[in-house]
Amino acid sequence: MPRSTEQFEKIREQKKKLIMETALELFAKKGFDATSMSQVAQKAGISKGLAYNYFKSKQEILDSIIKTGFDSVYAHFDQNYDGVLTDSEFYYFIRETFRMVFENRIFWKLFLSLILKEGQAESALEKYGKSTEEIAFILNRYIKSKGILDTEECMMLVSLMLKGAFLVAVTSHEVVDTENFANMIVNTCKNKIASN
Amino acid sequence: MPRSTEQFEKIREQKKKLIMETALELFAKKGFDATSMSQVAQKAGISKGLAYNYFKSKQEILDSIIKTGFDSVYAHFDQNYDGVLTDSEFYYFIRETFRMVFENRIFWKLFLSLILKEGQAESALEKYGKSTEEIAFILNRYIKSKGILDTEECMMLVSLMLKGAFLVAVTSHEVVDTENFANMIVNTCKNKIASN
Amino acid sequence: MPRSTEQFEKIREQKKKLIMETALELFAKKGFDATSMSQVAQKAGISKGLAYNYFKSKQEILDSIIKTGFDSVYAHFDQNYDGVLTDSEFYYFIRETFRMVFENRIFWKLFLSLILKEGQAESALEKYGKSTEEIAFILNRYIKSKGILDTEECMMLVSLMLKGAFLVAVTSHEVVDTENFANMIVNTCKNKIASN
Amino acid sequence: MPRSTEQFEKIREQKKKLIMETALELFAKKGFDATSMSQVAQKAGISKGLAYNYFKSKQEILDSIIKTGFDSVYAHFDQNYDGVLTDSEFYYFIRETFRMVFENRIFWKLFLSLILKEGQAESALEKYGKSTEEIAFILNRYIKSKGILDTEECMMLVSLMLKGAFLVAVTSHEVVDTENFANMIVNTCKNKIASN
DNA sequence: AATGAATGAGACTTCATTCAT
DNA sequence: TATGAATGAAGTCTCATTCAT
Repeated sequence: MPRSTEQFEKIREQKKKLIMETALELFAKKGFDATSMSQVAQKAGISKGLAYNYFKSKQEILDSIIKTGFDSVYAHFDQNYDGVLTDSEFYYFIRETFRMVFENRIFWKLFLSLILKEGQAESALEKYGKSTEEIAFILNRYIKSKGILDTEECMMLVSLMLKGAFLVAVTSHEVVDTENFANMIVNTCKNKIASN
Repeated sequence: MPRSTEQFEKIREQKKKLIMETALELFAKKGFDATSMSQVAQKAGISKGLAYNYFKSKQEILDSIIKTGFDSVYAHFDQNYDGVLTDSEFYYFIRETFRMVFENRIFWKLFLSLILKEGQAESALEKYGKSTEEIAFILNRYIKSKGILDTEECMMLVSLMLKGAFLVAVTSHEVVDTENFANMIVNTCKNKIASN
Repeated sequence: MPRSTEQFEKIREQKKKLIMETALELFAKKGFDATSMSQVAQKAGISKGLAYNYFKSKQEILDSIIKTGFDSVYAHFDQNYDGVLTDSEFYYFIRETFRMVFENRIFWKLFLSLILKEGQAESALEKYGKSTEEIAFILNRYIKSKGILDTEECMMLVSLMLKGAFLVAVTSHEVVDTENFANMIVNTCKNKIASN
Repeated sequence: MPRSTEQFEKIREQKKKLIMETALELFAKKGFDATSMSQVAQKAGISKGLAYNYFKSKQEILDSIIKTGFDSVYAHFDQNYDGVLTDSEFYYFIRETFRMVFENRIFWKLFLSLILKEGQAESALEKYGKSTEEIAFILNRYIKSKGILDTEECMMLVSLMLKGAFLVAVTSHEVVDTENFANMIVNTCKNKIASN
């Protein structure tokens, strides 16, 4: 009696997940090129051959990791931010964005290393661009709704801080106080509004 | 007529420089692990053997690149900022720091990719820490001399912006307007001072 | 209601046949070594495991194909050609031989590829030799009964033509006019007889 | 003091030749797919790595073998057969063609095994077609010049015999009497002429 | 009878490094 | 100083075969 289709499906999903998570960890730690499939297989406790049963190539594992990672990012943005943002909504958005990045810092670390490599993450880069634009869009709307005069400068200022925080997140080996970062950004906006 | 010792020495220096510059370009573009010695040698127009005549290993080329890169950074900081900074000195310092980073963005790109790799750039990381501290120190002194109350926050704010600008520098494929970034940082400080 | 033993037996036979036919097609098209068990199983619409339920190994599938193929060839020769051949019997024999080869060209294609490989088809080769001898024997008897003087040469001539036709059969991608080939052989014999 | 360019060139040529000859032997004996690069390297007395210093891939070795093989075939046909062929010229041509095939029977064996594999020797097949046409052309001209009435049949007859001889050449493990084959072909033509 | 997950040996290939010249 | 032939370890990937279900 063979296993049922669902049973096989379940096994496949679990194994794929295991492989991807193991690979993500190693890719992020040692770099994609410096990580061998043997290492991935060994750490995952499976044979090399099995990994290739689930993924066509090492590159495909990477692609799957990136895709899955961004799908969860998109899920985060899918919440409705269409209308005018109240202050608390904006603060919430900033905080949540930070939380999301810091919680998945391993993923973002890998992602950054790919961006630095030419020709590796073109499609990923594109997706990254979209996320960035999304954030910028929300930021822009909030700033305008607050009647801040120097929109351009305020945008760039906040945007730089966000990027700086991102860099700290993926770079730092220590625990990072996200609340603190988020508060600072929010405060900066408040000050801008006040000094208007 | 045999060349003099100095001439030989000069040739050696030039060749080493050629190899390091070529390697830097490739390492930064494709990543250290994804770049082969053959590629470096070919792009430099020399034989693989010769490269090993000048450097013991691929890793040593990388180390030399990092060392040389940081030496020039230190040279930049060696100027005397010991006393109290005037406004214009501070602005000059910020601008120069930006300029230095943006002019050597290839180096910094490589450097960032190494930082992301565990066990690759421990010594480099240490040096990087020193630079960061140096900047932080100067910043700190300036802020205090200006009598800004919330030193901590102001420090972190500026520091995040600097890191954000750094990330943009090594990430962006386009030309970046350094003046703009520098002005923004400086303005932010001014505002802080004003709102005191 | 459980199936009867005969029904099971019938299913087994059908599955074995399916596997062998699928394998024959792939082995002939891509070569034995370049065909994987996965490909065979997939094309046959069964699982890899099932194929191993019916055959001990990939090699055994090949052996079975060859054996079955030759069994049908022998069946062809089993008709009684013991006595003196009349002209029409001889012509019929030649035509039937051609038909048999051309109808099973896929099998013969595979077979030829095995002959070219050392150590692969020793036993098969032996069988092949037997078939060849069988044909030669019949040919010989006919030629002698016709009183052709240069038996040797006539034998070789017809034999070469047969082989040439065989090569065309397994090599050509187009449909081949067997009648034409057969007629030519027969005519050549006639001419030989006439020119005697 | 490095070796001169010519010295390197010579080494390269010799090694390439060694690898190609070793590979030809093994490919022909065991089949391309059943021959591993390790086997080639071992038999050639070099390391696997070196083989890849000279050829980009296993396939490229095969391609080079085929190209080189056909170049020598073309050289053979390059002799001028443009005008009307005398009898002795025709006989010479047939004999030489046979000799060429039998002398390079290992090559032709490999070549035949490739033809049997789909998608392997498309370009080679094309070249093969050209050679065949060349022979057919010369044959045709000779037959016509002799005033043989049934050109078509005569062509096909001789052509089948040539193919049969080819098959014997690549298939047989024993020494083959080329003279004999050639004479038979020539005689067949003579008979045709006589019976006109 | 039937499935496909799982293995492990071995295939092709790359590359840092050494070495004779 | 300079070359590139040569090596061998290691990497990516494939596949015949086994096995739990």
